[in-house]
Amino acid sequence: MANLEAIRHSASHVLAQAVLRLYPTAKLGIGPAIDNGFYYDFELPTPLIPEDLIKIEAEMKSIIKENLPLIKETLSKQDAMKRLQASGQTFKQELLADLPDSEAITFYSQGDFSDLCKGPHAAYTRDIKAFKLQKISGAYWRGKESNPMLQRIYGIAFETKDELAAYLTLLEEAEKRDHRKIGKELDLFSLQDKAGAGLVYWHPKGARIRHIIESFWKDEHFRNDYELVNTPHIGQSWLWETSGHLGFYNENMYAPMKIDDQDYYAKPMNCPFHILIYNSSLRSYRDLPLRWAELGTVYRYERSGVLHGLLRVRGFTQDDAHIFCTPEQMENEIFEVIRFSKSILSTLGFDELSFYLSTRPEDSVGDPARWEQAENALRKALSMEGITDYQVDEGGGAFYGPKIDIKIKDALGREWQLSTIQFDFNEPERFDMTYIGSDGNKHRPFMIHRALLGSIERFFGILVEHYAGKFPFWLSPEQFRILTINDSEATLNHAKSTLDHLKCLGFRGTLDDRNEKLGLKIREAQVQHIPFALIIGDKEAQASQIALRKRGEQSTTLLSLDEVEALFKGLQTQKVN
RNA sequence: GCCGAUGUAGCUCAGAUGGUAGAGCAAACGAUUCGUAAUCGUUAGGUCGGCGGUUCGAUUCCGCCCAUCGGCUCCA
Repeated sequence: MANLEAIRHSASHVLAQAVLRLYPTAKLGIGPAIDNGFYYDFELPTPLIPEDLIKIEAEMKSIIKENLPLIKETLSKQDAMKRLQASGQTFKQELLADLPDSEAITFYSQGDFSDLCKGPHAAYTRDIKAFKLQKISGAYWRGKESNPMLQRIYGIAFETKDELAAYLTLLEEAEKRDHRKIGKELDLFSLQDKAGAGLVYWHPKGARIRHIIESFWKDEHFRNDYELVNTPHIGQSWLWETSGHLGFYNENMYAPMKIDDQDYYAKPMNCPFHILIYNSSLRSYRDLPLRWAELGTVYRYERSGVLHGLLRVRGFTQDDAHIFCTPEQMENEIFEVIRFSKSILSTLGFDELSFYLSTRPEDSVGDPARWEQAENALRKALSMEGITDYQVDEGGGAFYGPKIDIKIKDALGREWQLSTIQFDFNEPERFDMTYIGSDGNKHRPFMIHRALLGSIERFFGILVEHYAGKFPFWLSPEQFRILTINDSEATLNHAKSTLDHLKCLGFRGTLDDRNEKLGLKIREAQVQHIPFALIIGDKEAQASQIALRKRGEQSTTLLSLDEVEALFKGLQTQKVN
């Protein structure tokens, strides 16, 4: 694999060489290997257009054909600087200036191209056997908005042509599953461009799925000893001053609205409201832990350029909960959240999870001893759950507390972060939260924020892509559709009574008794990914049977209504496909 | 917000170097009664994203705005 990384890195050098050949005045930024490929940043006299990639790619191919050796040179910092000054590579000079004086500086060159780089690289350009330039984008020099924007060219590279082809197939598959596309095709949701960017409209079928997920979510919370709370969408400014959001989260909050001469803010988070409920009465250690969950809709300002379908929006519903507990309880609380999260995610179709622990950053608030206690609780809970292969991001926690994030892998092997379990040492202080301990004194409770799905909108987008719109039976907005073959009285009667029966049992379905050919009706049911087509004609009516055709299958099975009912009930309770 | 691209019928898309636009699917209506992924016909449907400018005339050229797409940055 290190080899592959070297190949990708070398591909980026070849890209830079090709660009310099075509645009001799180009200035080079950075050009690393990344997942699946590489990129290189350039400052160019003109903007690149997609057709330019074809030319650049052709130039790269000829460089590869020349089979130039990639040669490593070691220079002193002074000599390196001289070389970069000679070539006029100002960005590279900046990079070099930041390197320690004592360090030996390495350059890699192939042919007439030479680049400041720590390597390693492939031996010859011919080692780059399978690559493709993908796209052009803007990228700030060193990722800073105050810096000039460079033009970034992305490419993908693999060891073999087959692997490259497989990756391209994966990209195609991802495109087919794009939740924005499927959302339109299945009429699940929309974003109304004239009514505001990043605001989601759930259509009946999408809203139905959402309802199923939310009902399941609520039931499971009650079963797991949570209580539900509901809180307002707006709150007065003192709340956000007290919580600190107006200080550190201001950029993400919308301007206030005036009500009776008071400033009210749309909530970007639910926590201050839950804290108000906590503070509404005196709490004893006997009351703890308190676990309060809410599907709370929040509004956050996101810059226009980052909005993306359901995955990045401006108004969304968090499946939020806050746990208030004593120091003795927190370990078990964390453990329970992890267990609960695993169970919810698994039922919703995600079994491959990975765990990430983030610890105290340099700038943090709260008692260091509490941080340590909390971090230990997180580690212990993970090991109690038998999770040993989690990754640790030292210093990667929020300023107010350490956390565990859980990522899932979808059907295409892509990772998404869903659950997050986060300590908060900031807000309990700021709101002066207390409970009376067994010693009769006031103590500060531990506060844990947690979301299992993250946001309902984002989760739904991921779910659509995971299932490619073919939702399992229990989640399908339309679980079955009865298709009539003709409009004889016997057929229609049998179809209608079947529909009534199944609907009475709580199953979701419709009757397609249009005067259309069966082939068309089947096609439409398939295109809509309806789990079962129940086909009824005179033969079925006479025998009191139903020809059941499962989604994606060509064959049908003749069943009695009782048998269909049993099948459906089984799928519904087991929550499987 | 920034870089680049895009915005034509409900959907997917075509089109004119400035003279107000089409196709397929969907829709409505009619015919067809047809057993496992698309029956046929007719009709209707568009201030060509919005506003302003240039022009005799703008969907086409220019400017601004909005939205979308790919990234940067950021995050649920």
